[in-house]
Amino acid sequence: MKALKIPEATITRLSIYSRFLKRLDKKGITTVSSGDIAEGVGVSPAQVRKDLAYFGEFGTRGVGYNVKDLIRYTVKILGLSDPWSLVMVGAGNLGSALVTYKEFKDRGFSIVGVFDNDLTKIGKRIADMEVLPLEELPKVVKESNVRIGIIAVPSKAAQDIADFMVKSGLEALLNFAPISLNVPDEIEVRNVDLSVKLEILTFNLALKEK
Amino acid sequence: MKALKIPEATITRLSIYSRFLKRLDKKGITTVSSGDIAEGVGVSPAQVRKDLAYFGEFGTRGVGYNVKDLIRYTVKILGLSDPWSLVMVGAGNLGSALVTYKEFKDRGFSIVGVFDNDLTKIGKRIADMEVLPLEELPKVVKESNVRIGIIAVPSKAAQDIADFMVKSGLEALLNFAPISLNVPDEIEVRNVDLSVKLEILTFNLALKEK
DNA sequence: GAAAACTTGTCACAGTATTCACAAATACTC
DNA sequence: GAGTATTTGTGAATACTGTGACAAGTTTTC
Repeated sequence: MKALKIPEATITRLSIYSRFLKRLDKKGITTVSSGDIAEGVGVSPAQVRKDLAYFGEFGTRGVGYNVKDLIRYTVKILGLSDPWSLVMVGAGNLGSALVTYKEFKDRGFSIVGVFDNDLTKIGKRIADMEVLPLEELPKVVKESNVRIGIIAVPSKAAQDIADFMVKSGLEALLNFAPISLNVPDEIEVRNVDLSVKLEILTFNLALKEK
Repeated sequence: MKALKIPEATITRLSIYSRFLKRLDKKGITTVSSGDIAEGVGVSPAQVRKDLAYFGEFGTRGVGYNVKDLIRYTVKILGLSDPWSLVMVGAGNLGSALVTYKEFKDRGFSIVGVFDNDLTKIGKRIADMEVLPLEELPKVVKESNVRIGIIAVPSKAAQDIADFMVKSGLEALLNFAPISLNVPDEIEVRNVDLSVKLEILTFNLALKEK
């Protein structure tokens, strides 16, 4: 793996390629070209090749890529060769839905604890797990070697929760609250903003009116 | 509004600025500088000014921006001055969570129908609404003048559902299924991929190991 | 009311990301 | 086995995005 700085857009696409390839594999397809991938995920063939080229030469000229091999490579690159344990903070509708979200499981993510500080939610059962009080978080993080936490709490609580999660030993946060979190530099944070894409649609529809 | 091509990243940030400003307004703050916004959402001040500059001159030199005015402008730009009616297809965990997602409501989105073709889900109640069979979709789209639909069904079903939604008269789709949809050019589609950001985190954590 | 302190809007520049185009390698055809 | 058709990997060209720097305008200070 080269020391080059990899564009985040490349990682994003790699994740998408990887899952597309798994679907091809499930269909029994063994070989694929950059053009096939490109068409399947909606980018250009050159883009696919360039993205892969950051990490090595995985194809054969005149032939294409071996699907199973390329899955292995993309999974390895994305750090998904071994399964990850996650914790979920927030046992509301969104948190609950994410805990049972099958795609996470398919990609090797396993949620090992659900936490909330709302007394009405603590003790509730979600997918075979009991919702625990937030105070239990540090213990679970330590015991299960959890490095990544998901935040699915209301915006107002998100910053405090994030602070506590960092203090609990988590190294990376996936934040579903629509606010920008303040965390130490060494903590990785990515936001999933459920409204943004919707507002891109309304922007475009409004533009069409003209 | 100029005829210039606006980067989608600008629209994305505009949506984020707009919601950040609403929080400032709620706190009673009346004036804000590009630097304040920048700090609040995690971008550079020049970026904020440039993004706004695509659409006009909203600030006062030496002073900054009036919060209420800027909210109005951003909301207008994003096409959110009037409320939007949406339909949700997919009444599983994710679909149900999104139907009750408060942030959508806050931004003027109102879900007027939830549909599914799974008999075990039809008839179920979600947020005061009865889950309807998919066949009812065209009627609701027409009667409520719905232009945007949300897809929260399993990947396997997503393409067929999307086809049906287009045929039902919808003009824009927000797709939560992790696959790339094939739709006519005139239909706007945006994907919300819940796994991608998680895999960016694992990529970065895996990189740190080195 | 002149000077100092801010802050926007914008143009030029720097930096990134994407596309193009083609040599290199492989497979298929007859 | 020579010729044709594929398809990758990649350097160069292009397009796009973000940053820096500063003039222009506003407010505050003394």
